[in-house]
Amino acid sequence: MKSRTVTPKPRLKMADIAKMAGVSTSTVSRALADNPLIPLPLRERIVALARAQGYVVNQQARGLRLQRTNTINVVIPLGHDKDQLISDPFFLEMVGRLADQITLRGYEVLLTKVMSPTPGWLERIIQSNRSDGVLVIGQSDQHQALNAVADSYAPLVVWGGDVPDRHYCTVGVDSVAGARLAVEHLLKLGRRRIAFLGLPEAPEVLLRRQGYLEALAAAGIPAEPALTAPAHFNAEPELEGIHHLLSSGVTFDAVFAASDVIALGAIRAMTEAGLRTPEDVSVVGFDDVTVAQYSWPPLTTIRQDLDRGAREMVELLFQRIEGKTTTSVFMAPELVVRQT
Amino acid sequence: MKSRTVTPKPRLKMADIAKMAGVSTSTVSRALADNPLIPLPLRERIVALARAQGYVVNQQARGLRLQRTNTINVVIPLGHDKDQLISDPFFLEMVGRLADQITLRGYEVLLTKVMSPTPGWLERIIQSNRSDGVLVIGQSDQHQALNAVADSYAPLVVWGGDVPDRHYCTVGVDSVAGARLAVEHLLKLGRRRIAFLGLPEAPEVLLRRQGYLEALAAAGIPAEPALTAPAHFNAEPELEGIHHLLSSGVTFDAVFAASDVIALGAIRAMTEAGLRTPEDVSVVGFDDVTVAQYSWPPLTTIRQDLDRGAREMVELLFQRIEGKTTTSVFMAPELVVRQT
DNA sequence: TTGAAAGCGCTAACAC
DNA sequence: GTGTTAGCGCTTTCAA
Repeated sequence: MKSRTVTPKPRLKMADIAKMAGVSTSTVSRALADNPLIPLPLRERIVALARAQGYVVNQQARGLRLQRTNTINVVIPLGHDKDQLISDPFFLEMVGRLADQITLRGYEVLLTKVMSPTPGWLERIIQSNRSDGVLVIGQSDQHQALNAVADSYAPLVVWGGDVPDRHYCTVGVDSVAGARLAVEHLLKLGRRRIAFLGLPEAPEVLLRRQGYLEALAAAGIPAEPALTAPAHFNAEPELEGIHHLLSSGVTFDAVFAASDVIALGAIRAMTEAGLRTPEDVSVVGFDDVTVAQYSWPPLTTIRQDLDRGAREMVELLFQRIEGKTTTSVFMAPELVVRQT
Repeated sequence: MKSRTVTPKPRLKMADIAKMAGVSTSTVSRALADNPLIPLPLRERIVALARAQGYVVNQQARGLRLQRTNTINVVIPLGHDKDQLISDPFFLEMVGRLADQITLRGYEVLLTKVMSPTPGWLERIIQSNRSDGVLVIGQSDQHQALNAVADSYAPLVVWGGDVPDRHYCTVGVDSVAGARLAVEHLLKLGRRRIAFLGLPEAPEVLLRRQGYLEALAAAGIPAEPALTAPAHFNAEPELEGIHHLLSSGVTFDAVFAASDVIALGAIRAMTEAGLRTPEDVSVVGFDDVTVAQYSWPPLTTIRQDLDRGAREMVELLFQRIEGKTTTSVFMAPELVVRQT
């Protein structure tokens, strides 16, 4: 369909409404802000007029004057995994929940994807004055960058792991404990040669690997370096990890993957290679993304409570915006046993 | 961890940089904009100084002056389905792809969820001056609202169906054709009693039902009202559609669902009721969401090319921002035969 | 080549 | 109660 010609409406400004109402802009401004200084009848008349005319306060001007934006910036740094799209299910589910929570509080959501973090990327986001607070989803490999701003910028909350020497407020799941849960489950199943799949550039992955090693040590099983293979967070072309493992000739009877997406990719690759899950190889993922429960076989995984996580992040952020001191939150992970 | 006390950095303004450089703000402004009026050495000196000081132009002030925001507003109206979260996979995947495309063009993404559209919701979004253009994902039941602004506001593109009397520029998939594809596939499978699942308040669903009826008519099969059951877009508690069908005693040997999420929910409900897919009941969904290929059995569905859809939407939007006239795009749907 | 000054649209301190 | 006015931080016209 050819779109018809558009005749733009002139943008009304407060002065226009003031003129129509026969008052000054201050009065309109106060009336629209429900300021009791303006007598109720007049206030109502002005509000009605503004409504009728379709007038809405210019947020840009208002923001400049008030030095606030009514906006929260949700940032996804993709440093560790250059071509990972926002399309990754974990990030997307997190974004959705954060957006729900932020909207609930009457704030707007600014969504920023940082493709290849260049030095100062976070400072630039903060200094650009586009938001009243920043929520970062995942530390990626940007721990230093986060620390760098944490001491001078309060309204910042990060989703991630409890890495040492962390100056910023964090919400996350205890990755080490989660990984131990996963590996202990595999050990209980009688598995002994357990592979770890994950690219250890993101701190979360490192922590999960640490939990993996701890669980093995606790069971008296020596860790075998050949059983750890790198895997990017996204599944499709980056199945090098599992392929590498498969072609290396190393034998293994279980896989603990640093994320569900990696786990799902691994299952697919193994199936193609003639290995059955869970008969030949047991698999445990991490995240409990929506796909995990619909996949076949339904994926056994470590659940991160994203609903609660999003609520906590937003709650902490608003506390910090108000100048309060906050305490980081690490939630207990939960093993969800399904069929892999 | 207790977060340490934060000592906020004073926010630098352009005047500060100007003072340090010993020039006026005009010069700094021009230098940072790479204006050739400023001799290169001076320009470089100022840019370097700004970098070193971590100065970034205040976008709020810049926007007010320039009357632009460098931001695209991605809007999700949830009129037809009050409690549908942004968490719905289809919306989320669309948001991710749109964000990717918008970011690629150097614009910011403002994400707005409209919970219960009140009259004038879209006008308010537009008039608030927070973005240079609006992308609406799905018509929901807001066709009239979209039409209402389309004649006076150009930079608007909607993802949705080709409904009659549509004034706004749209990108979408030919829902009628897609539905026909789905039903023809089921007919080819020998199915004759095909149920339709979907809440016909959104135009897309209506179109899909229309295609369903057309395909049945073409095959000389009378449509049976009892075989159409309402279903919300989200799966979990809203399985009334399939449950209603199951408890009504109507017999059916196939289901065409208006979305993958509905299809997945239906399969689950039927499995619980002792009906096997695809042995007893064949199922075809719509969307080809990521879960569809991981689910078990892998879902046969009508594919919407979201990657291309997102690219088209953003491309058309930027053309409209530049004042060009655009033509709506409806892509050919594709039947993806998997195992249901 | 550079700077002074106006103004984007709004809010609020201050004056009446 | 209401209006006048200053100013948020920036860009750009105009003048030098």
